[in-house]
Amino acid sequence: MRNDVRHLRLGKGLSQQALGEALGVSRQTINAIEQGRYDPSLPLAIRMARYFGKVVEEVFHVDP
Amino acid sequence: MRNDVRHLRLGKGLSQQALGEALGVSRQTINAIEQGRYDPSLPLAIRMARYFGKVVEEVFHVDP
DNA sequence: CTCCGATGTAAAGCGTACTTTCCATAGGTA
DNA sequence: TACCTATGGAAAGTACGCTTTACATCGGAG
Repeated sequence: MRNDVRHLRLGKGLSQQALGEALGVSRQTINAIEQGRYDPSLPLAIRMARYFGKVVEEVFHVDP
Repeated sequence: MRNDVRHLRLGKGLSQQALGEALGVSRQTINAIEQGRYDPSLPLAIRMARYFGKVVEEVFHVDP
Protein backbone atom coordinates (compact mmCIF):
# COMPACT_ATOMS: atom_id res chain seq x y z
CA MET A 1 0.00 0.00 0.00
CA ARG A 2 1.20 3.45 -0.87
CA ASN A 3 -0.05 6.56 0.86
CA ASP A 4 0.01 10.33 0.65
CA VAL A 5 0.55 10.95 4.34
CA ARG A 6 3.86 12.73 4.02
CA HIS A 7 2.57 15.02 1.32
CA LEU A 8 -0.61 15.80 3.23
CA ARG A 9 1.28 16.34 6.47
CA LEU A 10 3.75 18.75 4.89
CA GLY A 11 0.86 20.50 3.21
CA LYS A 12 -0.35 21.33 6.70
CA GLY A 13 3.13 22.31 7.87
CA LEU A 14 3.19 19.67 10.58
CA SER A 15 6.04 17.61 12.02
CA GLN A 16 5.65 13.84 12.41
CA GLN A 17 5.49 14.49 16.14
CA ALA A 18 2.67 17.01 15.76
CA LEU A 19 0.66 14.76 13.47
CA GLY A 20 1.15 11.83 15.82
CA GLU A 21 -0.18 13.89 18.70
CA ALA A 22 -3.14 15.06 16.64
CA LEU A 23 -3.99 11.47 15.82
CA GLY A 24 -3.13 9.90 19.16
CA VAL A 25 -0.16 7.80 18.04
CA SER A 26 3.61 8.05 18.43
CA ARG A 27 5.85 9.87 15.95
CA GLN A 28 7.52 6.53 15.16
CA THR A 29 4.19 5.22 14.01
CA ILE A 30 3.73 8.18 11.66
CA ASN A 31 7.27 7.68 10.41
CA ALA A 32 6.79 3.97 9.75
CA ILE A 33 3.55 4.58 7.86
CA GLU A 34 5.05 7.35 5.74
CA GLN A 35 7.99 5.09 4.89
CA GLY A 36 5.58 2.30 4.00
CA ARG A 37 7.13 0.02 6.61
CA TYR A 38 3.63 -1.10 7.56
CA ASP A 39 0.01 -0.14 7.06
CA PRO A 40 -1.97 1.61 9.78
CA SER A 41 -4.79 -0.17 11.57
CA LEU A 42 -8.24 0.51 10.13
CA PRO A 43 -9.31 2.93 12.89
CA LEU A 44 -6.08 4.89 12.54
CA ALA A 45 -6.44 5.02 8.76
CA ILE A 46 -9.96 6.40 9.14
CA ARG A 47 -8.81 9.00 11.69
CA MET A 48 -5.97 10.04 9.39
CA ALA A 49 -8.16 10.40 6.32
CA ARG A 50 -10.73 12.32 8.30
CA TYR A 51 -8.05 14.61 9.70
CA PHE A 52 -7.04 15.52 6.16
CA GLY A 53 -10.64 15.89 4.97
CA LYS A 54 -10.48 12.85 2.72
CA VAL A 55 -11.81 9.31 2.57
CA VAL A 56 -9.48 6.40 3.22
CA GLU A 57 -9.20 5.50 -0.47
CA GLU A 58 -7.91 9.00 -1.26
CA VAL A 59 -5.03 8.64 1.18
CA PHE A 60 -4.15 4.94 0.94
CA HIS A 61 -3.79 3.20 -2.39
CA VAL A 62 -3.41 -0.46 -3.16
CA ASP A 63 -0.17 -0.79 -5.10
CA PRO A 64 -0.95 -2.23 -8.53
CA MET B 1 -15.96 -0.01 15.16
CA ARG B 2 -19.30 -1.07 13.81
CA ASN B 3 -19.77 -2.27 10.26
CA ASP B 4 -22.45 -3.14 7.75
CA VAL B 5 -20.76 -6.25 6.40
CA ARG B 6 -23.49 -8.67 7.36
CA HIS B 7 -26.19 -6.53 5.87
CA LEU B 8 -24.24 -5.97 2.66
CA ARG B 9 -23.33 -9.63 2.38
CA LEU B 10 -26.92 -10.79 2.81
CA GLY B 11 -27.98 -8.14 0.30
CA LYS B 12 -25.84 -10.00 -2.19
CA GLY B 13 -27.19 -13.38 -1.10
CA LEU B 14 -23.76 -14.65 -0.12
CA SER B 15 -22.63 -17.02 2.64
CA GLN B 16 -19.71 -16.06 4.87
CA GLN B 17 -17.75 -18.74 3.07
CA ALA B 18 -18.52 -17.25 -0.35
CA LEU B 19 -17.63 -13.73 0.75
CA GLY B 20 -14.41 -14.95 2.30
CA GLU B 21 -13.44 -16.61 -0.94
CA ALA B 22 -14.32 -13.50 -2.94
CA LEU B 23 -12.09 -11.43 -0.69
CA GLY B 24 -9.30 -13.93 -0.19
CA VAL B 25 -9.80 -14.59 3.53
CA SER B 26 -11.26 -17.43 5.61
CA ARG B 27 -14.93 -17.65 6.58
CA GLN B 28 -13.87 -17.35 10.24
CA THR B 29 -12.36 -13.97 9.46
CA ILE B 30 -15.62 -12.80 7.89
CA ASN B 31 -17.51 -14.14 10.88
CA ALA B 32 -15.24 -12.38 13.40
CA ILE B 33 -15.51 -9.07 11.57
CA GLU B 34 -19.30 -9.29 11.28
CA GLN B 35 -19.50 -10.05 15.01
CA GLY B 36 -17.22 -7.11 15.75
CA ARG B 37 -14.69 -9.39 17.41
CA TYR B 38 -11.95 -7.46 15.66
CA ASP B 39 -11.44 -4.94 12.88
CA PRO B 40 -10.11 -5.99 9.49
CA SER B 41 -6.67 -4.87 8.36
CA LEU B 42 -6.63 -1.76 6.19
CA PRO B 43 -6.08 -3.63 2.89
CA LEU B 44 -8.92 -6.04 3.68
CA ALA B 45 -11.23 -3.18 4.64
CA ILE B 46 -10.48 -1.47 1.33
CA ARG B 47 -11.08 -4.69 -0.63
CA MET B 48 -14.36 -5.24 1.21
CA ALA B 49 -15.63 -1.72 0.60
CA ARG B 50 -14.66 -1.89 -3.04
CA TYR B 51 -16.38 -5.27 -3.39
CA PHE B 52 -19.62 -3.68 -2.18
CA GLY B 53 -19.17 -0.57 -4.31
CA LYS B 54 -18.59 1.72 -1.35
CA VAL B 55 -15.81 3.63 0.35
CA VAL B 56 -14.39 2.38 3.63
CA GLU B 57 -16.22 5.00 5.68
CA GLU B 58 -19.56 3.79 4.31
CA VAL B 59 -18.95 0.26 5.56
CA PHE B 60 -16.98 0.81 8.78
CA HIS B 61 -18.09 3.36 11.35
CA VAL B 62 -16.24 4.69 14.36
CA ASP B 63 -18.06 3.78 17.56
CA PRO B 64 -19.32 6.90 19.40
C1' DC C 1 31.00 25.77 17.66
C1' DT C 2 26.85 24.57 20.27
C1' DC C 3 22.29 23.59 20.82
C1' DC C 4 17.79 21.91 18.99
C1' DG C 5 14.04 20.44 16.31
C1' DA C 6 13.08 17.03 12.91
C1' DT C 7 13.82 12.67 11.18
C1' DG C 8 15.39 7.65 10.74
C1' DT C 9 15.92 3.36 12.95
C1' DA C 10 16.42 -0.54 16.28
C1' DA C 11 15.01 -3.64 20.32
C1' DA C 12 11.74 -5.51 23.40
C1' DG C 13 7.14 -6.17 24.59
C1' DC C 14 2.02 -6.37 24.10
C1' DG C 15 -2.25 -6.94 21.76
C1' DT C 16 -4.52 -8.10 17.50
C1' DA C 17 -5.38 -9.89 12.61
C1' DC C 18 -5.55 -14.04 10.30
C1' DT C 19 -4.70 -18.93 9.50
C1' DT C 20 -5.84 -24.04 10.01
C1' DT C 21 -8.07 -27.53 12.50
C1' DC C 22 -11.63 -28.93 15.13
C1' DC C 23 -16.16 -29.21 17.55
C1' DA C 24 -20.99 -27.86 18.04
C1' DT C 25 -25.75 -26.33 16.86
C1' DA C 26 -29.79 -25.09 13.91
C1' DG C 27 -32.64 -25.62 9.72
C1' DG C 28 -33.86 -27.82 5.57
C1' DT C 29 -34.38 -31.86 2.68
C1' DA C 30 -34.52 -36.71 1.30
C1' DT D 1 -33.72 -41.16 10.52
C1' DA D 2 -29.63 -39.22 8.16
C1' DC D 3 -27.41 -35.73 5.68
C1' DC D 4 -25.93 -31.07 4.28
C1' DT D 5 -25.28 -26.10 4.49
C1' DA D 6 -24.63 -22.14 7.28
C1' DT D 7 -23.13 -20.27 11.27
C1' DG D 8 -20.55 -19.64 15.90
C1' DG D 9 -16.54 -20.33 18.23
C1' DA D 10 -12.08 -22.37 20.63
C1' DA D 11 -6.92 -23.48 20.34
C1' DA D 12 -2.44 -22.77 18.65
C1' DG D 13 0.63 -20.59 15.64
C1' DT D 14 2.48 -16.65 12.69
C1' DA D 15 2.87 -11.99 11.44
C1' DC D 16 1.91 -7.25 12.07
C1' DG D 17 0.51 -2.61 14.49
C1' DC D 18 1.96 0.21 18.02
C1' DT D 19 4.34 1.45 22.26
C1' DT D 20 8.52 3.12 24.98
C1' DT D 21 13.32 3.75 25.21
C1' DA D 22 17.31 4.74 23.10
C1' DC D 23 20.86 6.24 19.82
C1' DA D 24 22.27 8.63 15.60
C1' DT D 25 22.33 12.10 11.78
C1' DC D 26 21.23 16.51 9.66
C1' DG D 27 20.26 21.51 9.13
C1' DG D 28 19.38 25.87 11.03
C1' DA D 29 19.67 29.43 14.77
C1' DG D 30 22.29 31.55 18.27
